[in-house]
Amino acid sequence: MAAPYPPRKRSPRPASPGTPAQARELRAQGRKTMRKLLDAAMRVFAERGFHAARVDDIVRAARTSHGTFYLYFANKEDLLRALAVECAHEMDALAVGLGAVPRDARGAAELRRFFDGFLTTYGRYGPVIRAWMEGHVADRDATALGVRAFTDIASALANRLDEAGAPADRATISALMAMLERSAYFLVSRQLEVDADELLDSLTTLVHRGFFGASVAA
Amino acid sequence: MAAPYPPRKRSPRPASPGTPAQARELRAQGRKTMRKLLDAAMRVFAERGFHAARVDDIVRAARTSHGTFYLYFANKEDLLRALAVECAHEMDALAVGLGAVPRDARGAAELRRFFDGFLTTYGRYGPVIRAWMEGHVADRDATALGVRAFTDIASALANRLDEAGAPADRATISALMAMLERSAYFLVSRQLEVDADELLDSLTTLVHRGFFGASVAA
Amino acid sequence: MAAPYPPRKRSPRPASPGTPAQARELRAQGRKTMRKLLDAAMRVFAERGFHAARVDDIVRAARTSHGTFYLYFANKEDLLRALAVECAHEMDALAVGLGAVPRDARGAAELRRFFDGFLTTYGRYGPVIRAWMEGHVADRDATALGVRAFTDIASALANRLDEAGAPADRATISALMAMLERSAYFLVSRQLEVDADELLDSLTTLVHRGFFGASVAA
Amino acid sequence: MAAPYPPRKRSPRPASPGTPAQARELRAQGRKTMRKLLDAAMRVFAERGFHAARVDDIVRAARTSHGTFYLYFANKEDLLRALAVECAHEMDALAVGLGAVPRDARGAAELRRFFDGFLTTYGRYGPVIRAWMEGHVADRDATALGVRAFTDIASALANRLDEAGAPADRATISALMAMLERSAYFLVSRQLEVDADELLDSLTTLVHRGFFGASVAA
DNA sequence: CATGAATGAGTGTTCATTCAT
DNA sequence: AATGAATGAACACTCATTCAT
Repeated sequence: MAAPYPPRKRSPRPASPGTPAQARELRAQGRKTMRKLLDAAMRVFAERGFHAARVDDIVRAARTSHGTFYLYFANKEDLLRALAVECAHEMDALAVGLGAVPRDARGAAELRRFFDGFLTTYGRYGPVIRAWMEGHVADRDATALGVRAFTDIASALANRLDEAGAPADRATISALMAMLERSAYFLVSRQLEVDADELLDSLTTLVHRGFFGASVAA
Repeated sequence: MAAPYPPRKRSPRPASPGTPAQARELRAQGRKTMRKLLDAAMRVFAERGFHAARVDDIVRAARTSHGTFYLYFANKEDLLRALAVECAHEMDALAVGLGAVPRDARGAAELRRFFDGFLTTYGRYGPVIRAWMEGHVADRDATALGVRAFTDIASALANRLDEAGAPADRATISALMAMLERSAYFLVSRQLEVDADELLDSLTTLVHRGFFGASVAA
Repeated sequence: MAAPYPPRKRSPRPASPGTPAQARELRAQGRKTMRKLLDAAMRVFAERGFHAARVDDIVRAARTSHGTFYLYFANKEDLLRALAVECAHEMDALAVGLGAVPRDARGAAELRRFFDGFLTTYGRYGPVIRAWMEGHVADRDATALGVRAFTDIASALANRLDEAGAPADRATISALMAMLERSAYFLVSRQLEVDADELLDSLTTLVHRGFFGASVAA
Repeated sequence: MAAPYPPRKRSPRPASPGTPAQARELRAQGRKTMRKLLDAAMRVFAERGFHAARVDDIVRAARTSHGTFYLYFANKEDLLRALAVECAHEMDALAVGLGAVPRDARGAAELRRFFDGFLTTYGRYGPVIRAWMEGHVADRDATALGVRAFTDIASALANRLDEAGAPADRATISALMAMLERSAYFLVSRQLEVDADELLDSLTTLVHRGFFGASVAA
């Protein structure tokens, strides 16, 4: 089969004829349709990934039409951006909710709770997160949003590390986020056959001990 | 696809031009051209990622023609498989080269050396590794190869952990590999602006302490 | 295909645009476009033959776009199948309409009428008939349809032969069909510069006498 | 797939740089190689048909190389022409060998012998005959050769018909040739599962009686 | 608001033909 | 004479996006 790929860059159409996106005020039905599309998109992205997902897949999953899609989103990236916003909100909430992480059992519990939340959110928004992390998304704004979502979490962790007297330099935080994100991915992608609870336990222990410096006893 | 000429549907072609790459015996010139294509592909994949990379990009980077590409590879995925084989070899070598990791400074040194090697290899083959890790590669063989490459490293680390009396359960190894892979990615993607040396130091310390249980003093 | 976009390899698409033609419910406009394509295809096939015909030729003849073609047909062969179905229907009708062929003048008249119908239908669907007869069509279904269309005619003739007490063995029927089909082809291809009426007369006489055993006087 | 088809017409290359064809004087080895190619081509044409046959198939079947092919033939059509010449010779011989066809048993025997020869030759050169009969061969010369081969046979039959006092008008001859050619095709293509001997018998009887006017008793 | 149909640029792939060795 | 390698024009096919109803 030869078929064209996600084109490098479509010939730039006049832009904005419909100016569909989120700007417009939406009534009840409109909101509902938009929601349907967003949810469908998440499901499709989860299954095929952002790049491989076709507008047609999303539209079909949402049981609506192509025309309707472009009534709500300027294009596929616009939809990604919308999802990125939602994701950033959830990450924010997560970041805000991270309490102090003392070196004792309560610290471990707090970490575990936090990681649990992260894994859950990742389960929903993973494809979105990965889409911008791959850096091949053209839209600057979407990328920025993604980075901020990530950064929020990182900052929160950095603060708690700092507070606990543990090193919180850029490289350390980076390694921590790396472990977190990719572990979550391994989990949802089922590639390495890890159990969620075991992973949660391991992450908690490893981070508590390795990053926050909790003693082995804890 | 879609491919132009009427696909041969009846009798399956015996093989030869068309049944491209690795099977055929290649002479000096052929080997050279194939190498040119593989190298060009790595550069292009690094820049655009596997999915976004067009055969045309590769061909242009290799300063050769479209037709020549298909003289050596059945398609883009076939080329990916070839690169995956190379990558698996390097990973193997890396895995084999990992010595004991005692809890003292020599252990840290060994880890650092190993991570350094990993980062270097990742710098070359990262796009290949990510391609199969995204799981959107159709070819079972290519995926299997990728997984094996990864597993080799993981096993080597697991053995050393076990040997050092540290926990080496599936979840732990998974988390370690997660940190390793994604840190390497952050580094090469330059998204988080981390310095290679700092990252290397952090990884070494974190793993030595957090996974191998080295005391803070070490 | 060669088809541009990365072929969907994983989950088989549910169907809809992409799973084109006949399945989907079509509205008035859709039916019209499909008809336009079918008609255009017949013209193009007639001019260049099935193999040499390019989708582009068909699309241009139908004054529509490449994309539209694939909205209605999976590929060129799928379109051929659609035409084969139509052709089979006409052949069926023809076969059903063949009355008794007595050895007198009325028998000759009936044969002539029948051959006239066959030549007309062949004029329309000849390229389709030849496409499957050449046996180089991959699609089993299309071939089957073609064979059935042919067989229908052959059976009808066999029945009338039998009824008239003339031999109706496989080889005889085969020779009769051979003469019929190829004569029709010679006529439409204008290669041998035969006149339609003369041919019709000759066929009638030859078959009536040679196959049905009518005496020379008749 | 998408792959290009037998291109409508390649960009006309300067023409004749090699002037490969038959003109050149060939030594023993040269003749042998050329023969190998011609034979291989016939096999490949028989299997895939002329259009679908690729130069690569022929070259592989002949156990030689692309370069060699173009040392002996200007292109694929040039080779077809060479085969057409051979075919025309055989047809000529056949035509010349057709003796009188009286209305008695000796006439039937002569016809049978002749048809047998035709079927044999058709078995060898059928693909060539069909290639030019389809009329989609660009080369005028090749087509002319084919037509002549056919015409030779037709004339011989016409003469014998005339001699026997049977009608030998253009349309009748056309119908006769139609039956002959297509019956031969049905036989070699194995599409209608006819037995060679039965077919030969039927053809003989039908032609003797239907065209030459032999009485049923004969 | 919603929809089905139309569009065409963009891409993978094939294969006839040429060329350097 | 022979060969393996290279080339690139030609074509099938996909899918993001627009539009008429």
